[in-house]
Amino acid sequence: MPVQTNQSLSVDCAVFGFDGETLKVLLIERAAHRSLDRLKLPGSMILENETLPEAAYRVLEEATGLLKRDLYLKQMEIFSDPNRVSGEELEWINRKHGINTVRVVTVGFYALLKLDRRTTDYTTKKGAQWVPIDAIQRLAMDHKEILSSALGYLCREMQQSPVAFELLPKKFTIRALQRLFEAVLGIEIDNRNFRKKMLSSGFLLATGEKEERVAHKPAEYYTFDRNAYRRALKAKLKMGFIDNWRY
Amino acid sequence: MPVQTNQSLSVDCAVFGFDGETLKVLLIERAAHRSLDRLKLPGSMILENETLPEAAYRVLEEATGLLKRDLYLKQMEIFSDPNRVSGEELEWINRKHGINTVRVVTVGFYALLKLDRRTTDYTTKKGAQWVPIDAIQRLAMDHKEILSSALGYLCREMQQSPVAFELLPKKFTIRALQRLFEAVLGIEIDNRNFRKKMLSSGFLLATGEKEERVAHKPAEYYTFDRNAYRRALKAKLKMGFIDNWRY
DNA sequence: CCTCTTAGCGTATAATCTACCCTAACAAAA
DNA sequence: TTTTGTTAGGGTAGATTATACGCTAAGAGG
Repeated sequence: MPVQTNQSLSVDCAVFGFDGETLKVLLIERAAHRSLDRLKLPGSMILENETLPEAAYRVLEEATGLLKRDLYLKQMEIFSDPNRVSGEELEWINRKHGINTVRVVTVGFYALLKLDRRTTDYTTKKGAQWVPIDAIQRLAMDHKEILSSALGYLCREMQQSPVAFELLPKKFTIRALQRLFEAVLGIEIDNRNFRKKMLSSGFLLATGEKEERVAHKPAEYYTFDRNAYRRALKAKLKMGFIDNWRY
Repeated sequence: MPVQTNQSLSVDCAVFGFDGETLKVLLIERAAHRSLDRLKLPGSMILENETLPEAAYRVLEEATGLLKRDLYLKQMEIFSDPNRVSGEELEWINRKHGINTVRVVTVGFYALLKLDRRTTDYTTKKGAQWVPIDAIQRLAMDHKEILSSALGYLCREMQQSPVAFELLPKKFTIRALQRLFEAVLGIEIDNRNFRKKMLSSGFLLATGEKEERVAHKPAEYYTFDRNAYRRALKAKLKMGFIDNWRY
């Protein structure tokens, strides 16, 4: 079997957003082409002189209008099945780009962003849509598989590092944070213990501002203290695979 | 900037082994070529009709004689800098494979295996060598960077999942396990608490066999109970980023 | 038989988790 | 104005777990 040099590399991004209630994913609509599925993840072929993360950021800026600094982007795994894109799908790609590739290997990324009015307006203007994670049926090519993989990554990351804050506005209530955990992990959490744990972490800064016009005791807004987190990271390693570990 | 289709994909593997004292990495010696560094990680171009993991397993079998079932292999990150291989290095690759590629993107893998007599004999016969992690100076291309990345992955994995057992013989003493943690993480651990923690995890099975001809009280040999671990995994999720979590 | 070394049991204390108690503060309904 | 529904957020008892460290056991070698 000869070495392969006539292949293409692409990036595909699973972009997550949280609206306070449900986790949503950004999907792109492509022009109908025979029997091919219309919804797909945002993605692109890699260009000359471009690294993979650069390609992913380019795709994301195109789809959301957001720049690197407003996005949390992480490489996950590679999908390299020689037949992951073939037949009509391969045709579609070759026609779209005016190339003649025989194989497309793609690198999956997942991205987190703060869903706000400006971003949703931008994406809908672009013909993209924010779809609740549970409402997603079929996607183009193997994008459903890529999305599943990304969801798994997100779950694991949320339990290991403070990526939750990438999905929340700068200022958020502890309840919003809790709702996010409950939505992503699919569990119920006791609000009093959740509060205690989050506050005791030392990564939340009280802003002094409170909710207004809510039909209950107004909650205080907090921000994530990124510096405190970084400092704490340096100070400890953890052994997680059998519960807790200190040394 | 046009879409790129004349590039190559390769895999490079950081293979770790533990001899009871130090962590070692498998390095390949390549024929001298001008000023290029001689030592490199085992790797290969991807072939037609081959997925990336398949390519990595092929490389590993070639280098160690071990089959898939005796290896722990995991994809880590991708190195896609357009100039990561250029000049003399690119020349070397094109000549070696009889191709004419302009860019090589590589996928880093890391592998763990049980270092025994048979494996070390095989690798040395192949012109490869097991080098202590601290003794590694310069490597070909960006392989030093790939190796550093792999080491980071290993450290994190060891704290999150029981990959340590992939580096130990089937039967091992608790002391050996402790030495491995100490070597990889670079810390000192109290042996009594370490023992308690490991045993209380329920993943260690006593074999009844003991050390012989050692100049101290002989230790019992244990095995890793993979099934118990899998069962436990299903039963719990964890929230690790602020210490411990239950819900 | 003394020494050196590691195995492995046990225990006290500190820290943390969990499951709840409670009241406070607001809007909207009555 | 009072009642009702809702979430905020302080607190505490009891279980669980981590940590530090004392101690004896069991071998080899001098």
